[in-house]
Amino acid sequence: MENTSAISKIQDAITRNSELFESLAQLYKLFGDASRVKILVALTQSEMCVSEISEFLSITQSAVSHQLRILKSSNLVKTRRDGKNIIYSLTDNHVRTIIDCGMEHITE
Amino acid sequence: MENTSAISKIQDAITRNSELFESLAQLYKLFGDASRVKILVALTQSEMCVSEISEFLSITQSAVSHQLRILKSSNLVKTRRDGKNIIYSLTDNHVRTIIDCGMEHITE
DNA sequence: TGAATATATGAACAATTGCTCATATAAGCG
DNA sequence: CGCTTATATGAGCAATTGTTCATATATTCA
Repeated sequence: MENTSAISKIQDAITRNSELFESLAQLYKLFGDASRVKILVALTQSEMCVSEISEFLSITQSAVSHQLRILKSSNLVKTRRDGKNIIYSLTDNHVRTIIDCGMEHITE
Repeated sequence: MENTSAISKIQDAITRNSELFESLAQLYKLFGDASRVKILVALTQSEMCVSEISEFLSITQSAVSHQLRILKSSNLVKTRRDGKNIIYSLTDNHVRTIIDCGMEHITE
């Protein structure tokens, strides 16, 4: 029986290339900051514009913008414009899944 | 119907406390470094002593030890002694799950 | 068009991080 | 017991990071 789980893909790759781990680490690094994780969690509830996120989480608008830029350039969030506002939302459901995974560990 | 998923727990908590997000970020931070992620992935294959990890991943013994200390104090890995060797292994299956989650995202 | 609002961005700075190098601790073995 | 092997750890350092403050850009609306 062939094993095609993601974990076995890693195990194959472990001896071959190191780039994969860089990417993996890079991904987790995005969740490894309280501000960013809060933003991501907020966006699991609903799309939000920058000022909403900023108020909701009590983080400076500037700090939020800086973090959103990182999240966007990493393709974790996407944007659309609505008048004066830029509405941010999660790019896909992976973010939810990953946060869920982490929460399972924390709230064990 | 009551929603008891981990994600909804977060959504409840989001307005209440901030500590949860610190813990969550702290957890992800552990996976957010290539050396540590490599070590963790290696340990999903089998338990290993320090020098094995060091050779296998081509990371200095000292660097490995430093990282293992972090992983151990965060309860992601545990140890037992076997003669001169200290054998490291994953504390539980959460690590596998979390890595798997991340890999799903990377290898989409 | 000009004022107001929303967002982005650059520079600067403090804090954190992960490594290396040197050395300490600890177990096995002759 | 001394020597060797395995692991841990502290100091120091360079690199990265996240914030703040000031300011730039962009859109709406009177």
